[in-house]
Amino acid sequence: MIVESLKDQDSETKILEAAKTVFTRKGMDGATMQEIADEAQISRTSLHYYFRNKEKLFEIIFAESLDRITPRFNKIIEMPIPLFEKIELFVENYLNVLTENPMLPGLIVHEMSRDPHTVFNIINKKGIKLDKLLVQMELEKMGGVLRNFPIEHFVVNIFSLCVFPFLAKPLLEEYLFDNDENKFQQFIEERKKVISESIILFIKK
Amino acid sequence: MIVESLKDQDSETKILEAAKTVFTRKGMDGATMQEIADEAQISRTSLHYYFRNKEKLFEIIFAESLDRITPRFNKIIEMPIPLFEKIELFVENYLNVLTENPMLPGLIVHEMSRDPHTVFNIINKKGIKLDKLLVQMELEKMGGVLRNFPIEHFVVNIFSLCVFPFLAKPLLEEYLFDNDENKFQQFIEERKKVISESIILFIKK
DNA sequence: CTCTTGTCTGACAAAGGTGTCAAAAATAGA
DNA sequence: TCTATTTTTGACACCTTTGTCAGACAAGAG
Repeated sequence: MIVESLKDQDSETKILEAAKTVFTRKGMDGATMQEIADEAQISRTSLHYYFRNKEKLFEIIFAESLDRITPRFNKIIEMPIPLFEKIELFVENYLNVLTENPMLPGLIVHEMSRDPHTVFNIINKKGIKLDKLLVQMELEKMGGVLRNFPIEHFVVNIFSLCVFPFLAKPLLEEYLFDNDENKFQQFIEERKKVISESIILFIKK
Repeated sequence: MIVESLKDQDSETKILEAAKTVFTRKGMDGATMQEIADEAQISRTSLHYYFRNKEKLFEIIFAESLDRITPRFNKIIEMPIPLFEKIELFVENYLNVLTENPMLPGLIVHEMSRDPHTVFNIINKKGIKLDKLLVQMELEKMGGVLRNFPIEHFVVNIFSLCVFPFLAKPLLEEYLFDNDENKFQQFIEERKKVISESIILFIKK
């Protein structure tokens, strides 16, 4: 109790890592507590000792994953820099986060079709604040830097171009990159410029 | 036996429709045979009579869904028309297909993370033939109509922009469209122009 | 050493899902 | 009508998974 024993910490984080691995690999339905326990190298009963049941565990993993993404973006959005720079920064950061968590989009998409409400709840608490970005865009439209494009499409385009490759990753690796993980990574690296470029072309006058 | 009785047809197609509904709603893992049987308004045992087991049923649904998509595209790709027109036609058709099968992308993405091999097999049999499109693009690059852009990114961009909104549909409806299905549909309609425009901007000289 | 506290486990019961079978029900053909 | 075939079903056995519980085990405090 005094030491808040190391093994505690160890087991708990081991479990969280294992759970993240298994959930992203199999989804909430496909994953079993046994598999998570094996991955964490503890008994299934221990798993239940730390996390009462599968749903709770899943929610924790899911919320934690989102937490890792959004704060960075809100920072970028609030920076006092020109929109085009902001877009470049945003895209680069987003692709970096996704590279570190390549399975996350799939997890979100799947969970969203299984139970959208959970996802909304978490996003409401932790989501990206687009409002400020939109205000800036309206201003720059007035200022004559931007053409009068539809903002919803702008937002959807950015997310589409960034996220989709990770959702289709196995497909791309099979059909475009000879199953070479490095080529995929190279592709994402190139993409940082490609996306900014494409988006800026789309909105500038 | 002679008539290949109507009820046969009925039950079988009822099952296929029900299975498609349930699989797209719950994924292969989340779906149960009972749920499919209920949806088709027959007993679970009858379900097994028509389709030996869940895997078989799923594979059929999955292959059939892909079949509905790809032939159209191969036709468009082979049409003897300029690339820009081809892109517009492709995008419009793709968004139409997706509107008719809005859950399909989610199903494919999920199944791909569960078992990529199945997906590859089906795509190999029924997939889109991009080769001819790529040849045409090289030609038009030579011809000076197109700038020297990276073709992989072009392909990924088109698919990203078309498919992603359907993957994120619940999210978009919640946060952009006040949960109004019509607004989403309106958005997709606008998108036909937006995507072609954005893509053409990206590749033309 | 003994007690307490926190960690872990094996064994169990309960629930849910799958697939099979024999037999009932429906249908077509004679 | 009677028979043969197809379709449908209820009942069953089996397996997997979940979640609980009592008790074992380790470690620090007295």
